[in-house]
Amino acid sequence: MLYLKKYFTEGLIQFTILLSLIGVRVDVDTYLSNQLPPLREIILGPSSAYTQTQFHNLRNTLDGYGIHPKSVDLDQFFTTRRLLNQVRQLDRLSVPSTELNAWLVHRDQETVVSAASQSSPSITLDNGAGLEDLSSPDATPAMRGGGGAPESTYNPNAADSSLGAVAPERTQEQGNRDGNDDLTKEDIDLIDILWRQDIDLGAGREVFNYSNRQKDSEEEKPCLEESKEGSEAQESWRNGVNLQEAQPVDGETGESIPEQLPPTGSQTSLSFQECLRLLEATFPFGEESEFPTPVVTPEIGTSNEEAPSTSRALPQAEPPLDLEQQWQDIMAIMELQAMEVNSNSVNASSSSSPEAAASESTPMGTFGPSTRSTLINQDVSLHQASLPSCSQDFPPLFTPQLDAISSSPRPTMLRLSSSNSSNINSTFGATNLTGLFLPPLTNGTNNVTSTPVLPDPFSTLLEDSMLDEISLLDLAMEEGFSQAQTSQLEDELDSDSGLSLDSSHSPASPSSSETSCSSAASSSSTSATFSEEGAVGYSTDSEAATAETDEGAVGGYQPGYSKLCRMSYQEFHSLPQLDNISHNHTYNLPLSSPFSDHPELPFSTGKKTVRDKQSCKLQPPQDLLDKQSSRDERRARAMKIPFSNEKIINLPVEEFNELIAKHHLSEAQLALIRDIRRRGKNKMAAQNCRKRKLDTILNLEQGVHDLRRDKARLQKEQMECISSIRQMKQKMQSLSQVVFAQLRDEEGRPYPPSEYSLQYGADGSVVIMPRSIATAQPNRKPEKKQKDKKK
DNA sequence: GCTAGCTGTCATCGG
DNA sequence: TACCGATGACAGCTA
Repeated sequence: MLYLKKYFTEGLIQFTILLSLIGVRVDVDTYLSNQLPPLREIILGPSSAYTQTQFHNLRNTLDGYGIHPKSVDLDQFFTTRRLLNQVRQLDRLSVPSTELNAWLVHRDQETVVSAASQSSPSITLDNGAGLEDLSSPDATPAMRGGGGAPESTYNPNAADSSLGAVAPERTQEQGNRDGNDDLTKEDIDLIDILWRQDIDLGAGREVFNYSNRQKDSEEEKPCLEESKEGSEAQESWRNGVNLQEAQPVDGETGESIPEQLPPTGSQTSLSFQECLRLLEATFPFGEESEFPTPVVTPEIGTSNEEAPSTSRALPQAEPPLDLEQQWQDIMAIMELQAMEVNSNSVNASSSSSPEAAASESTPMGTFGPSTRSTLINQDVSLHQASLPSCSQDFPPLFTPQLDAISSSPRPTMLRLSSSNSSNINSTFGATNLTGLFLPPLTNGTNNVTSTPVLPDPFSTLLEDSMLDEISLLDLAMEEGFSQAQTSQLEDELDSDSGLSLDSSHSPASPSSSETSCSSAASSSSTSATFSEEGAVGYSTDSEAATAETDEGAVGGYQPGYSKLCRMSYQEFHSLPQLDNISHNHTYNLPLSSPFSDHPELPFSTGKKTVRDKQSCKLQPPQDLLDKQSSRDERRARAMKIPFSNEKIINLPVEEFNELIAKHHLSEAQLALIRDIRRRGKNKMAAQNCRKRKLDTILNLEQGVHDLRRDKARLQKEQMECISSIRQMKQKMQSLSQVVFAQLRDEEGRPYPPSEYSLQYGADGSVVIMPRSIATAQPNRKPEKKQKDKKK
C-alpha cells in the first residue's frame, strides 16, 4: 500500500505539473517578462526555512517510503519539497524566463509488463482504448498491444492511425473492447464515409495549412471540417475511441496523414503526450522517476526499428533539445490542436504499413515510423476533446497500480485516478475539467491572439489543499488511522499553520493532542499507538497509566503516556520548520523508558547522572527537554506533589480545583502547583505566540509576493491599454482625414485640417470647428461656423 | 569566546 | 475579581 501510495502521490504531483505546464505555457510570455530575479527568488523561496510546505512535503515523504518519521530521508524529503514548491510556483506564475523545469512521468518496461501481466491493464499514453481496457477485465494485454506483444502498451496501429483513422482490424477487434460499445460497425463505416466525403470535397492542405514538418512525400489528406470534427471527436471520446486512432489516413494510399497545423500559432492547448515528448526531450528522465508511466521517447532521432517489442527507457544520454525548438514544438502542437482536426472517425483504411508493422510491438509512447508527423497526429486537442480528452490524455499518469489504490476506500479528495470504474470518463466525466483550465472554444478556428489561457481555475486545483490535504488525509485513511486520528489530522489541517505547539516534549507543554490524549486516558480508552508510522516507544494508555501509578504522582513525565500524546503523527508532520529538525524527541526511544524504571533518577539531582548521560546519548534532544522541563518536576517531587505536572497544567479549572481539594496540601505545595500551572500554560501561550508571529511573517511574505504579482499584471494591463488607446488615436486620425477630405463648405471649398478639427460630442455627434476655438474652448460646443455632421 | 536561534519564564495587559 | 490568553522582554542553553 505504501508503495502504491507513493506512486499515487508522485503521480499526482507530476500530473499537476504537467497540467500546470499546459496552462502556464500559454501565458508564459507575461511572466517571462515579469519574472525579475528578485521576485523569482522570493517565489522560489531560497529561504525555505520559512515556508510552510515543509511539513506537508515531509508528510508526503512519509507516505509510501516506509521510513521512520524521525528518520527523514533527506534526499527524498528535499526532492519532494522541491517538487511541491515548484508545483505551487507554477500556479503562482513563476516561470523563470530562462529556465524550464519539466517533469516526465516514466514507466519502465518492467512495470508495464507487470501491470499487464497482473491483468491490471495499463493505460496507454494516448490510447483511449487502454483507458477503456481498464473497465474490461477480460481485456488481455495481447488484445491491446497487438499479437504477441503484451508488453506493448502502444499500439502502432493506433499510432499511425491517430487523429482520424484507425486500422480496420483494430476497429473491429479493439473498438468494442475499448469500451466503444455503442460504436457499431455501421457507425464506423458511416464515419469513414463522411471522412472520405470531406476528402473529396477538397478540404486539403490549404485549408488546414498543414505543417511544413510533414514529409513532402506523404500524401496529404484533407481533414474533416472542424465543426463536424468537434462533434465527432466528442462522440468519439464518449465512445472511448482514442483520438490517436483518428488520424487521417489517405484513402488511396492508406498512408497515415498527419494532422495539419494552422497557419499561425494558436496557443491554446497542449496534448499530454506532446507535453511528455517535449519534457522528455528537454529533461531526459532516467530511472529516477519511480512513477510508472508510459515510456515516451522523443520522436527526434527515434526510429521504430529499435526494440520494437520492448519498452525503451528514456534516453538519458540524449542531449536536451534547444529550448526554443521545444517551445516551437509546443506551439506547433497547439496550433495543430487548435484546428481541432483530430477526427475520431474510424477510417477503414489500414495503416498497416511496413513501418506500422515494424512498430507493431512498439511500446506505448515509443513513437514509430512516422516520427514527428505521427507524433503530431497523436496529439489530442484538449479543447475539442473537452472532458473526455482530459481523461484520455491524463490517465497515462495513473497506472493500474494507481487503480489498485483507488479501488481502496478513499473517501476524500478528487479521485484522479481512473479508479475502478468501468470508464475513465466517469472519473472526470462529472465535470468538464478541460473547461476548467482551458477557455471554451467557440469555434474550431482559434484566434491566435485571442486565446490567452490563464490557468487560474486550474491553478486552484494546485493549491495547497490539493497537495497537502490529499496527502495527509489519504494517508490517514489508507494507513489505518482511526477515525479519531483522521479527524485529528483534519483539525490540524484546519489550523492556521502546521506548527504544533506540542513540538516540545516538556511535560508542561501540552497541546491539543495531548489534551485529547489525556481525555482518552482518563476515560480508560486504549487509543491506538502510532507505531504504525514508525515511531517507536509509544505505549498504550494502560501502560501509561501503569507507569504513572508505579512512578507515583510526582514527576508525571510518562514516556508512555506523554509520548503517546505528544509524539503523535500530528506532532511530527505539523512542524512547519522541519528544515531545522534538531529536536528528535523520541527517536529510538525504547518502549520502557528509564524513567519508568527509575522515575526518580532524572530528577534526583541537578547534575547529570550516569543514567542520564546514557539517555542523553540515546536521545540528545530529550536531554534538553528533560533538563528544561525537570525543574518544575523536581520542585514538585521535592514538595511531594501527589499528582503529575501534566494534570496540574492541563486540567480545567474545575477539575484542577477538585484535584487540589481532594488532597490536603500545604500552602507551599499549593503555591508550587499554581506556579507550575501558570508556567506551563504560559509556555504554551508563548509557543502559540511565536507560532503566530511566524505565521504573520509568512503571510506578509506571501502578501508581498501577491502584491508584486498583481503589480506586474496591472502594469501589463496598463501597457495594453496604452497600446489600445494609441491604436484608437491612429484610427481616429485616419478617419478624420477621410472626413476632411469629403467636407466642403458652402462655397465648395474643403476644410483644411490644419485649421479645423473635428469635435466629438457625447451624444455621438461630430462637429467641425476651427482649431483656435477648439483649443480655446475645448469643453464648449461651438455654435458658430459649425456644421453638424452626423457620422 | 561570540553569536544566532530556540525555549522557558516573568511581567503585564486585556478580555 | 479570578482566570486565562497574548505578548514583550529577558535569560539560559545549545550548536
